[in-house]
Amino acid sequence: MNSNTILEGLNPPQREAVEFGDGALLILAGAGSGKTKTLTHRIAYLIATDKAKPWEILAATFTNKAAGEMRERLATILGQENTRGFMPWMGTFHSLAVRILRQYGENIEIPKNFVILDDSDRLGMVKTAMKEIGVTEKQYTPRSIMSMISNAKNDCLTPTEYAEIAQAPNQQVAADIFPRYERLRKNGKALDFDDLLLETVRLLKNVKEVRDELRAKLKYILIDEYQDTNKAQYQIVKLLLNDAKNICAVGDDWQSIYSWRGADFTNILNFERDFPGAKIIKLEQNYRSTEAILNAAHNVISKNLQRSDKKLWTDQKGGSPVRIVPAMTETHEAEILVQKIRSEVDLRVRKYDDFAVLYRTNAQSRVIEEVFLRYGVPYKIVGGTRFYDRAEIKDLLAYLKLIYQPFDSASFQRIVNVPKRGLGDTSVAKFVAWQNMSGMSVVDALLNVELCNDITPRARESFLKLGNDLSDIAKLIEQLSPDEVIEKIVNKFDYRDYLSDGTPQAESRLENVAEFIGVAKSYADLGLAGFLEEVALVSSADQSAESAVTLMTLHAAKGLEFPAVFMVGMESGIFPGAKAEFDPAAMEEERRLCYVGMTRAREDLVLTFAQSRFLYGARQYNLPSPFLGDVDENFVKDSILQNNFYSSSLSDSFRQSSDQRLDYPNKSGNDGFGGLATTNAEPRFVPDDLELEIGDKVKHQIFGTGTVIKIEKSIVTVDFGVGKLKKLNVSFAPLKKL
DNA sequence: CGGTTGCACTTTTTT
DNA sequence: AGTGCAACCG
Repeated sequence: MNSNTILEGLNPPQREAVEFGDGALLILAGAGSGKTKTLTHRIAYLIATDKAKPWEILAATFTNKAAGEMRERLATILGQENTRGFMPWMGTFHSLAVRILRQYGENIEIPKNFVILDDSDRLGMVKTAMKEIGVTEKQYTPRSIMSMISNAKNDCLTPTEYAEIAQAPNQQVAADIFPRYERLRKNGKALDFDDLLLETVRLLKNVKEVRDELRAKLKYILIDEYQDTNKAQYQIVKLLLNDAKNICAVGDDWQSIYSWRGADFTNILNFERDFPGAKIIKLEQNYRSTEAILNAAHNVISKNLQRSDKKLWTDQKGGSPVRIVPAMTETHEAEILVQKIRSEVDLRVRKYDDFAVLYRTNAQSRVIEEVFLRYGVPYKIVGGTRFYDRAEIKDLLAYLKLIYQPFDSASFQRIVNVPKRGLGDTSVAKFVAWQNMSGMSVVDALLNVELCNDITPRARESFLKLGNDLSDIAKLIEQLSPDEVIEKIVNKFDYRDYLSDGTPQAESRLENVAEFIGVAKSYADLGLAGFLEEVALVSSADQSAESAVTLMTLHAAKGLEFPAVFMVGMESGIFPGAKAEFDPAAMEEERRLCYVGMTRAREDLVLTFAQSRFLYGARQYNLPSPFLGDVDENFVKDSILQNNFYSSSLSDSFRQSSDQRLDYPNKSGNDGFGGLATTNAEPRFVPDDLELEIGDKVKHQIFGTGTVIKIEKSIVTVDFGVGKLKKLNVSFAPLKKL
């Protein structure tokens, strides 16, 4: 590949960044300014000009998805096979850390086959530790303690160091729990997400040979989303850099939205201090959004005081104005989306996958899903209750982890009585205490349970059987692929029988198990260790091929773009969240989040809010988000609404908005918000009096023709062929009997 | 020991 | 609304 070809199609600052030679380089890249492109081309350029071999380059990204995307683009540019061996080292800091620790961790007493704790494992350990010192969950929520411990770890503090600086009462409690949590974790030969980074720092700091080996190997280090790196990540970078200091960081402080997780965007503002003589290049031309969208987004972010100064500009003058649309209720809000999406899809102006719906919290997705399902709008959810969070998958994973790492007590406690084997809290507590004293692994302790007094003969028998079953499978893991191991587990423990409990959910659980085995199969080449790592670190890779609207949180949307974007729930207390109300720094972060959301849109941006919303079991009346008022009314369609935003009393606000509701759809005419918008929470489709039976052929507007395979009251399950099962409500779904 | 019932609380955001 | 947890009973 010719290095000049790599420079084609880059604007002057992008090109400068790509061609920049050795030393420290900071690229301040505004939203949509071709950040990934620049980074990828720079890597390609380094390779093409022979500055470095692929394996001498390390690129840290924020998500695995971003790494995958870069890998793909790089392969295209270089015209090489997208094979693992050829590619530079690309991945999240966490996955890079896992790799380093698996290879070199034994130098600092980290077992090669450590397991990675997920959130609920961590929470469980915090709860156990809280019980030990007699702190109730009423006094302090386990979650808040966990986040304090997590923050301490992200600041690279040991339990002792944290105890020294702990001031407030809650910090002192956390300081008391911290070492206990650590003990539990270490007993299980486990690392949590924060440890992955922290232990990597410790390894690189303390083991000179490893540090030197990696420094000699890695000639160029590139970091994406630099504004979202935390202290530990920053230290890893510093420790990996050799004397040439070939670091290239890309970031945008305006898009820093992870400070709650320890990210520190001031590192971007301090780059010059950290790397004296660093070159700074700004990318300010936006290639993504129209001028109207960019201006509106700029209005919002401008209210922040803590930010670098830059001005994004675009060639795409004009564009359709940003819309601010009021809704009566959360259901009505979703129906507005349906109306707009449907009409544009029907007119072939857009496809379903041109749309994204962004919300502040995952809980908001449910109503939207319900309404989309009702009206037959196909959608896919990114994130949310993830596949790997489902109970049946977590059970199987726990078995898998325990077999892989026989010390993994957290996993053991999850599955010890799943399926039921007559082992209750009392017996398990006794066993765990004894196992801890004995120093044996969980599995060894199970096999030697007869040495443990104080356990009833019946329970003892049960423990022994479990131990035998587990070690039977453990003997096979060398020869079997991950999916075969799971299959063995499922069979040995009659797990399918356990799931078939006669409840309506049983079927989907069994499907999930099948899917899990399928996923494992696709990772067969990674082996069990690789598979477990993938599962622990990868967010749900939802790759449904069919065209569908994307639903996700604002956080999950970072780095993505869509022709049309809806931001829903633009209400005070939702977005910005209630917790930001009296916290200026948090408010600035919410504002950045709003900016991130708005700048995902290429052509159309619609902001919606509801007069009332059902939340936490009660109907709430929220004021429109202050961010809506920040948008200059010149950039907004129907800006007349703005005058009503800050009505003094809630009832006032409600009444005025009711008037708007009557007014609005007509005024909008046929621009996509008519019709449905006048309906309230009630669905409009009149049930067709479909008399369906199992086996009937039906036709659905979106999904096509299918066969009814199950009927529960008004919910029918229809098989639309090749495994496309859909649950539909006959009362609402546009179904026709054939 | 295990299942059931009733109560309380939840909500940021994610590797 | 749904879930998770504690207390109670069979």
